[in-house]
Amino acid sequence: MLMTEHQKKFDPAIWKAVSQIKLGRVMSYGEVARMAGYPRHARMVSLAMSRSPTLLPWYRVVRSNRTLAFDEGSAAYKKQADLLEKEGVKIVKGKIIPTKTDDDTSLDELLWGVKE
DNA sequence: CCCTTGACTATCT
DNA sequence: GAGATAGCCAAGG
Repeated sequence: MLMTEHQKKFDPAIWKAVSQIKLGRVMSYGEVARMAGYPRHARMVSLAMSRSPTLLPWYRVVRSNRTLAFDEGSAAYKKQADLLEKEGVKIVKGKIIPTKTDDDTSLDELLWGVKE
């Protein structure tokens, strides 16, 4: 793959971290940065995403508050939301609903406030 | 080298 | 919960 010098420097670790996000789960830019060995480089991750290969599951990377990084209504937002929901990630009012793999709260409880 | 930008984040009103 | 503010740091003009 063709890449510039600066990409050689930081992109591989970031791409690797993103590719390791489990299906149906999401990770924030800051978390990806930390996992890649670059704490406080959330913005660099976003830059890396913008020029990442299309095969990378970039759509599993969201903001720290679990909202998508694009403006709601934008084409990019819709595409990401669609890809995520295709993996079973629920999005309500622009916010990602934590799944059972993220914590111990059941989906029913989150959606309907029902406890078993 | 200085300044602006940005798919970011944490904190305070 | 919505704005404003201040850190953050590489990239590009």
